Amino acid sequence: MDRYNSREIEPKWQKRWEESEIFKTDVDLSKPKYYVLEMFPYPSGRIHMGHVRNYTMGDVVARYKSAQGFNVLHPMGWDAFGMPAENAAMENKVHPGDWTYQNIHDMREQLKPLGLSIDWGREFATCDPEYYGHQQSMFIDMLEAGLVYRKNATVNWDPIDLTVLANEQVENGLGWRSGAVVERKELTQWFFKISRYSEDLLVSIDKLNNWPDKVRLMQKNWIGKSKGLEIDFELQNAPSKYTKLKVYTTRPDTIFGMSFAGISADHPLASELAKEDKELAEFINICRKTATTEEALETTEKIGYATPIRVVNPLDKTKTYPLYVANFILMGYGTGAIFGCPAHDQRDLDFAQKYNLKIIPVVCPPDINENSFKVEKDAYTGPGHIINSEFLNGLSVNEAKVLISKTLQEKGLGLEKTNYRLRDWGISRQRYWGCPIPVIHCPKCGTIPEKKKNLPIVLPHDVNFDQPGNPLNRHKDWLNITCSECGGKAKRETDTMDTFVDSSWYFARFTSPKANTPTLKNEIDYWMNVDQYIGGVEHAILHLLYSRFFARAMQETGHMPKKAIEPFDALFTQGMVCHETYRDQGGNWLLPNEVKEEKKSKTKRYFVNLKNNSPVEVGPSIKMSKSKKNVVDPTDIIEQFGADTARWFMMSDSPPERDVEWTTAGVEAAWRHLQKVWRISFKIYSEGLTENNKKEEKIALNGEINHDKLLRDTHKSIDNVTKCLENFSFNKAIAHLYELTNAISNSKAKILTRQYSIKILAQLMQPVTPHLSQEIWSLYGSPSFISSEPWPQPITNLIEDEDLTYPVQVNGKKRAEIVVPVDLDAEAIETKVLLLPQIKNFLNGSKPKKIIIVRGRIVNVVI
RNA sequence: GCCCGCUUGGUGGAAUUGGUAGACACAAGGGACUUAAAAUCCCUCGACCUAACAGUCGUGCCGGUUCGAGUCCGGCAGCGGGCACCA
Repeated sequence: MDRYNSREIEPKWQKRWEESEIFKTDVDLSKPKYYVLEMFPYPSGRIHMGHVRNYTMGDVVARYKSAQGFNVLHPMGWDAFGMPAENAAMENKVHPGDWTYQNIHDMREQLKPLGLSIDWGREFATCDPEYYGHQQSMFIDMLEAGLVYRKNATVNWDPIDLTVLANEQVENGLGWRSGAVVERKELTQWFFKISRYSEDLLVSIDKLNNWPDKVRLMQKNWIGKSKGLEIDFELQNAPSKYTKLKVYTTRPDTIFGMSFAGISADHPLASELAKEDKELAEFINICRKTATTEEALETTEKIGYATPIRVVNPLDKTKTYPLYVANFILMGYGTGAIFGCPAHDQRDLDFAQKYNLKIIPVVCPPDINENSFKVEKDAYTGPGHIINSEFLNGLSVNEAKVLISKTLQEKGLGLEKTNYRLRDWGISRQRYWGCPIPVIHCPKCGTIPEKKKNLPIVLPHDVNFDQPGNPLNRHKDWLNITCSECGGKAKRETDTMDTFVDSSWYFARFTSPKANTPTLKNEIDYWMNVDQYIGGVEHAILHLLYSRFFARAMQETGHMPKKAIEPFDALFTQGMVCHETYRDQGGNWLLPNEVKEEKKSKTKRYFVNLKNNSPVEVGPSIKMSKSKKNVVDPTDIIEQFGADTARWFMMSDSPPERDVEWTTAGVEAAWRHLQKVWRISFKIYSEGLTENNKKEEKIALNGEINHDKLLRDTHKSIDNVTKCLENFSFNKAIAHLYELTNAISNSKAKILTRQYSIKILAQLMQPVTPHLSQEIWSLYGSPSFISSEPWPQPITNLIEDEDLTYPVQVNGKKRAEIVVPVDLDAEAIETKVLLLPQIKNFLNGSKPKKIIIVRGRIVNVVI
């Protein structure tokens, strides 16, 4: 019984927890609630160490908060739609649904041995018709609220696979699967009107105080607000419809430095001109092609096509400028047209130099003579005073902005305008394995939403993937329907939704996963918001921004309480799990369990291939990935060491927001430590049983000091560990748990004190090592579940010491230490310090210039 | 290119936010126990100098503020992350 066998003990307790339903949660108004959520996984089929880290963190929080007396909601589900299922269908002839549900089953089986305190009763997958049916119903509500619309948009189109590709599926301009040259194609697509909330999404970021600054900044940049002016320019020599050109600028103060104007290749005026101008049409084509290829993006030269049109300066009609169609102007931003001021914009400068356009500096940097100021290679974008600009001369940049803006607006030539980089969210995917968009195309009634009573629109199961394209387009029975409005012949929409839609509201559905409506008022009112959300930083922008949008849209359509408009109160982004890499002499990657460490010196380590003893090159530790083979399977680790060891190791050493390096030595150390905790627990337990007077007497002779010290150490540990868990400093919490273990192990305190300390240790470890803690708890005769026990409270006067040790510095360097009673006043400390022999030595009889005493911290003698 | 972050022993990291740099752990070395191995326990462990006590240097580099700087300020370098021509 002196060895802890995780293989027996962990499943034993997991079974009891499940039978007792201790992790089942319901609304309980008598208790404060706490909703902890980890980003739900994609069911790839295997869990990986990243999952272990993510879900362990969440579980530590859940178990800790639960012990603190909160009613904790800690659910789990599956982000189950998406392309890998379709790829598997094409490769292995399995149905995407069968493949997905099999994977969910497999992953659940791998996840359960981790001993997570999850309410599995709330589990769902986003590909369950019950789930996506409600999503369809909300889509209809949002359509009616004007939050959904259709428009033409360009997509990456793979002409071989007949499918739309996401940007990341385009590699060097080629489709990642087919290798075909990707085309840009205009399709009518569905959009969510996220831009309705641009301003609110931006300003509300400031309220997200418990989000990482990094994520908040990324979201701000993504939304990309800019204030500027729309200016109307008169055109000369333009087609009759186009007498004016609307241009957007954030630098109206530089208008007198203008030397050309430019429009996007997608600008209507460009298309109009191209009708009569073959060369221009060709140029526009080139612009469209180069825009998608990656190498082009990196090296793209700014190119333009000079039109015969002249643009007139609105403030000085004698000045006119050439109008170019240029590849660096985006139709999707501002008005798709700019005026070019080469001296103060790098892009414009590059362009001007290529086409020999004038470079007129109009902002002179401070402390530089305006007559000698020239712009050559670098555009000047800093502050300064205005020059060469008629009535603006002498003003600062900001003053000039205000004046020019006022002047142009008074003349009716300008309009102040705020623009956002954030564009509406295109959700159409021409794919099978996603949530069908619940819309009907009827020749008579037009494009109309499906009736809610007909929901869910379920994906047909009898599809095959042996032809390219979306199988929904070929599924006649599913496609051809009668219009639910007029009863005539109609067709279903075959686009499905972006899978980011599925993950934009799952956190809300967890509050009432079985409800007949997307959410239930009582439940969602009680459980929202998510108090702690935990996941990877790779979702910093899209997923989190879309979820924030959805919370607003759901609130507007009555599915979300107003208080949950920002659904995630606190966000934590955890680092990745890394492992060093191994390659044989042929350069092939090797798995960690295909190599062995041969010898070790202080600085260098040597590995060989297990198969043939040939030397192996050790590479840097990078994120675990199958392609580099630097992966360790959690299931193997649990089998070998147990879940508690994996959990303990994951939480120790590295701060949770940083990457952690998985090492065999580290896991083994964790395992040894847990064995030690068990061994000490068992020893102290047995000692208690065999306790006899003699022994007790002998221990007592060692003095009350030890006894007191362990009690103090124990309560200091309670205090420290609690603070660390509150701050997400799991690695530091574990350091304190090591300290407490060592203190107990070395202590000669009375048996009752040590037993008391062991039980506290088990409780403090419980969030991380629930099985071991539970086993100790039960060994010590407690019939309860340790996870249901209240969190230990530190006794204040036990964590405060009676004496304080002050380091004593001379001129800022530590030279001595002095132990004094806590409440000793400064004067007395000073007297004592000056009597210290080390200090006397330094003073050499003279008087110190100054003595600085910082209460509870330090003494510094200045000589 | 622009924006953001990081840089502490052989290694992961700690340092109460301006107050003893290196907690806790890993690795390494030495010892005890053992016929032996495993397991366990004990000791050493930033560099230099020293028999030892002591001392000197030390938080990427250079400079500054301060009684006192890993922490604040200015400059530089290296590494990592985000964005993609957003006018």
